[in-house]
Amino acid sequence: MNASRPPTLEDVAARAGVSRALVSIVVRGVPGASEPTRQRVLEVADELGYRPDSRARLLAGRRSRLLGVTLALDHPFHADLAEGLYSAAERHGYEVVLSAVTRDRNSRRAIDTLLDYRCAAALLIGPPVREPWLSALAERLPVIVLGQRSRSRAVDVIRTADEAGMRLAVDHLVALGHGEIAHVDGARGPGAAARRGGYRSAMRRHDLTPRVVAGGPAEEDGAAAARALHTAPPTAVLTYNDRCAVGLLDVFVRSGIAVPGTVSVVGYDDSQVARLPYLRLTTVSQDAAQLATLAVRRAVARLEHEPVSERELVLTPHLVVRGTTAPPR
Amino acid sequence: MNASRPPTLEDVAARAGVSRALVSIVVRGVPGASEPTRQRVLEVADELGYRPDSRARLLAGRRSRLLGVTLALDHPFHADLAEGLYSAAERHGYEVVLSAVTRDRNSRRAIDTLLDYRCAAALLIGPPVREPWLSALAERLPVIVLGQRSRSRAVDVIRTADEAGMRLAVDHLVALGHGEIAHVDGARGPGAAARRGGYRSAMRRHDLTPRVVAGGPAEEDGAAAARALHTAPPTAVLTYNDRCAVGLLDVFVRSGIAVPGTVSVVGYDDSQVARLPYLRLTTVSQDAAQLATLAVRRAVARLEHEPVSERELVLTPHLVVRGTTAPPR
DNA sequence: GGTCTCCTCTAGAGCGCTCTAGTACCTTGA
DNA sequence: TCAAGGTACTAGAGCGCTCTAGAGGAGACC
Repeated sequence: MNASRPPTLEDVAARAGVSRALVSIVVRGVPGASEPTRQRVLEVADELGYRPDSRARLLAGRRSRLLGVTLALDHPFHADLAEGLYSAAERHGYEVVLSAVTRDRNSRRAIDTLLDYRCAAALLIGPPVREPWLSALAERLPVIVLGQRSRSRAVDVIRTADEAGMRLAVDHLVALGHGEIAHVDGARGPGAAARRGGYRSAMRRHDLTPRVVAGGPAEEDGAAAARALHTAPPTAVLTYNDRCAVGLLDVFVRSGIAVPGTVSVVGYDDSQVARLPYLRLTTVSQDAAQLATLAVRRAVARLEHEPVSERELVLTPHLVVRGTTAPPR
Repeated sequence: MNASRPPTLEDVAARAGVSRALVSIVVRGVPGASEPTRQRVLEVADELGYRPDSRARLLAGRRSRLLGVTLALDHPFHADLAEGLYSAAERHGYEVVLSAVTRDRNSRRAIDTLLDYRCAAALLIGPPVREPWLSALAERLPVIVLGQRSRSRAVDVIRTADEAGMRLAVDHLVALGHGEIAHVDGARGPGAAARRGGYRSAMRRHDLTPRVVAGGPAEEDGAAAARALHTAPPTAVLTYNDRCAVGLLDVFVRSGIAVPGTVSVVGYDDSQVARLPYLRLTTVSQDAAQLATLAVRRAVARLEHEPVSERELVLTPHLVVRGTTAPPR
């Protein structure tokens, strides 16, 4: 603990016998230095173990090169998105700072922290914030909402088409021969209404009767729905998301309802749990990496005042068929 | 997007008719301003919507008041710890910055980012780093390792007694009447060796024969272990952690092995999954909030050069009995 | 009246960087 | 010979804070 203070630009400059400005030019990798000098400065920097001070860099720069991200720590799909954001940001030469939304730290708190860092843009994965506040936020910096709709016309939205996703799932089940397909919905969760709607219209297109069961975003919601379905189970269930499917699956299996033997189950998100070898959940994939890439690209476009065609970018999801769906008995 | 630039100390000072320094004193809440002035400055600050610039604050301050935290995004127990760290840090007047460890962003990368922010201290929840590097790190700033042992004598460690935890679990099962108790271990995972050792010695103390099955930190490791145990299942299984237990449980239930009817299962961590109503996993609780509080307190103690008695703080875990354990048939 | 102390407030020097404006030097070409 | 146009580099002014040193008054005490 505490050696002498870390080396600064000044130290490198002194040792290399050049000006501070030149070192700055070299370490940023911008043109303006001759090759031999560049080499020498880099060598000295390395020798001293120089690392630029982010605080100073952020403070001095005109543009901040910092992307602020809010996320819920306990949601696997958020983790996937965040992971994608890190790599995408790096490719564009931006940094990422995370701000977690927890039980006693709401979205506004999380966003305020990001503002205090004077982030260049805010990417919101975390729970949605109220409308008037969101639009006010968008007046201060570019805001990108990820993976969910937003009422605000002032923010960019990168998401997948929930309706299309549900249609894919219904079509798949119908193709397998299912007729009684229930949907465990996401209550007021992000995207829940759209998925419910997508499910209903897909069912109608096949002349089937929709059956919506109250659910939610977590495992226990799926479990509760499974218990509700127990007396008269359909032949297939579509859940709001993977976590919900996991809870449902567990209760089904425990109560002797075989999956996919008796009931087929389809999740949503293709989060890491869905891929687990013992679960092998058929699910609708949102392609987190792609969403993340587009979100960063959009943020950068806004920051660099490039023209942007559509405020909302809607990706087409695709179905990943694994082991929880089969023809009905 | 982009209104005029956010108000600064200068703006508040000008409007309130005082010096920049005084405003700084007021917004930091340190003594040195009269009550009437304090009120007025606060009013003006509020009116202008002033929020201190973290970058500048961090740069200018002698002490950095920033705690850097590394964590793996996909581990529920890490999320619990991080949540606790946020609140504990706030209570001590410190800020927290998260740096995620992902597949293509290893611990060193994550820590480097923290260093670039000139964090005052580093709290490591994320995967462990190699020894020589860790000790080198500890020469630069206080390092606190959370929830796992460390070979380095230069860092502080806040963790729970893994041996004691395993003993609690074994004692509980023995008290219920179990004799054949297997352990699905954590391979090379953090704390795995200690838990294995604790399990072995607890078994010996009861004159029982240990049976260790190869496992790991994730659900699929538990699932694999369950398949390995299938031919000759014991009456009870202790897993390395909750995620591992979840995988094991799932495979057991699917293959008709009733839990806790035929086999009792005990997890480790008491992470949020263990508490899910449909799982109700009996588990060894590590009390994330308490670990987090102690970690922050320790970091603060190091930063303020308070005397510290023990380099390593080992909490006693306790058993949370839920629904996955019962007397053997 | 003088001086000591306490309280409130201010001036101004950094913190480590980025970036604009400009200097010095080297080629070219008329 | 000198202007024009590069390229390589430097000086120095910020960015928005914190913090030290010290100024200016009011009161207390002798």
